[in-house]
Amino acid sequence: MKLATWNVNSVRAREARLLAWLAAWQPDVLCLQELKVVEADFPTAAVQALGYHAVVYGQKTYNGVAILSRTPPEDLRRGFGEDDDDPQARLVSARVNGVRVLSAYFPNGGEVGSDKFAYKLAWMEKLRVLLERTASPDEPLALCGDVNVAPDDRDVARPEEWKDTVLCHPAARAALQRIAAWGLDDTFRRHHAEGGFYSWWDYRMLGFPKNNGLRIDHVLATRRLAARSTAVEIDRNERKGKQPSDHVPVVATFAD
DNA sequence: ATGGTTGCTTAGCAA
Repeated sequence: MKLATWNVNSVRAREARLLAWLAAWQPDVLCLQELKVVEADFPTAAVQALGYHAVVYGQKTYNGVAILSRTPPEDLRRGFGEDDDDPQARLVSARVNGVRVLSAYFPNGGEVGSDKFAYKLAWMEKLRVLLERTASPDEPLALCGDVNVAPDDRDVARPEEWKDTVLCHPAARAALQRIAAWGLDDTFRRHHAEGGFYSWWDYRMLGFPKNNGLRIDHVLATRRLAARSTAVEIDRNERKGKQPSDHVPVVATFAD
């Protein structure tokens, strides 16, 4: 199974790239983030024409997440469930091919110390509790998405420049470690011990031309599922050319 | 080599 995640930064602006990428890579599952559209404006017919089902949890202007899959998704869940008080559409999940797949758009956090940063940390704790309450680390589960955290300095091209930002702050890293401690492995790290691989480059300040990137998009998998991963790639080429997203797809392949 | 934000909404925010 080929399982991918991609923050497209507006599915409306990225529709042509999305369709071309699907046709080229043909993943079994693609988790999307930052749709910036309500479900009615998602290009459902276009992805269906390429053979994909779509589970969409949309929102106007900001946020919005989806899961595309070749086989029918089951047990769809939008947001955090019954007592969800999160006004932002950042989490959707479905069972695909027997795997519980979550597409998550973690809050960015704005500035360290801001209300947005507090929301980010609280959101991450809420996700950890959701996993604890609704899933088991012994089942096949993949938490995919824009996590907005670079796990360690290998994931940052210029650690000194980024160390005090919301993407690298010790509190954000610790919150991600607590989620992982529930029972998730960073599948990319299983296959690449070295640094220098990034999934996001700021549009500003020549981020991509200078390769001033961070690895903040991840496929985290429960351990038995992670052990089945045979390769994890970051499609850096997707950042090139006209009108790229600021993020590129991460593609994990699992043995059957 | 790449490009000096981008997208949504329409002045300012979010990333």
